[in-house]
Amino acid sequence: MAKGIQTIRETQTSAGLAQALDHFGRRWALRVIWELRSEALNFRALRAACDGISPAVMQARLHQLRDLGLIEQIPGLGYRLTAAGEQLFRIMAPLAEWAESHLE
Amino acid sequence: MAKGIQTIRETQTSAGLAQALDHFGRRWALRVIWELRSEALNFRALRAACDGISPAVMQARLHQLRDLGLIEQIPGLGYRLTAAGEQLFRIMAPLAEWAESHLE
DNA sequence: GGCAAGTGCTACAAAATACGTAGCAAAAAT
DNA sequence: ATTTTTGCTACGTATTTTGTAGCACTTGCC
Repeated sequence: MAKGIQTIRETQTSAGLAQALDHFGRRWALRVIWELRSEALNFRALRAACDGISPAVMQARLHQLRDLGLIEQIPGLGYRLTAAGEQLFRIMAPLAEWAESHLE
Repeated sequence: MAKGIQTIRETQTSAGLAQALDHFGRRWALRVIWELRSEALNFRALRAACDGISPAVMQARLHQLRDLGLIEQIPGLGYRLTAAGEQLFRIMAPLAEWAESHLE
């Protein structure tokens, strides 16, 4: 049997990370976090910021992100990042810079 | 009209970032990058690493990531990260740490 | 009060995407 | 030469996303 590539991974990806990457690997998930970066937005404003994403999908993403504890809904205000959400944003900020320089 | 929330965003998300977030917001895209973090993997090994993702989807992701210049295919070796891909990985590594600590 | 506008959110059919399995042609290993 | 392994395609099914319409509720205003 060939060596090197085909051998079983010693360090396999943890379930937690796989789960996280699965959540973030859904459409608009990262974008929603990004759009809430500087200010709270209500449902319709958030939808507009995300290129008019379907309200059903927005609703689904908001639920998931809320379950993850990344965003919270403030009755008179709209949606905004929690402390954990802001921390995540700070982490993905360099990713934005990367995108700016590597994609036209 | 209410003020603050509903006003039009001063700084709107750039097209490049929107594009990048759209690419990464596809299933398995980030995961594939992650699995190639330390070593090259061939098609089948990469598929196995990604929980047995469908070959059609894997093929699609590989094409897209190759078009983005993040991975490259080496004939006898398999797929591996390009310099840009490794740079992206270095950026998303903290995100992995974050996921480990914030999700069970 | 009453009316208009804005709100979060749901419904639903159509399109796109992902899944799961089977299998093929070419290369590699034996 | 035969077996194994490889990258990859095909295809029917399930899931997700899209796009549009609209409902029930609150908010601002006269």
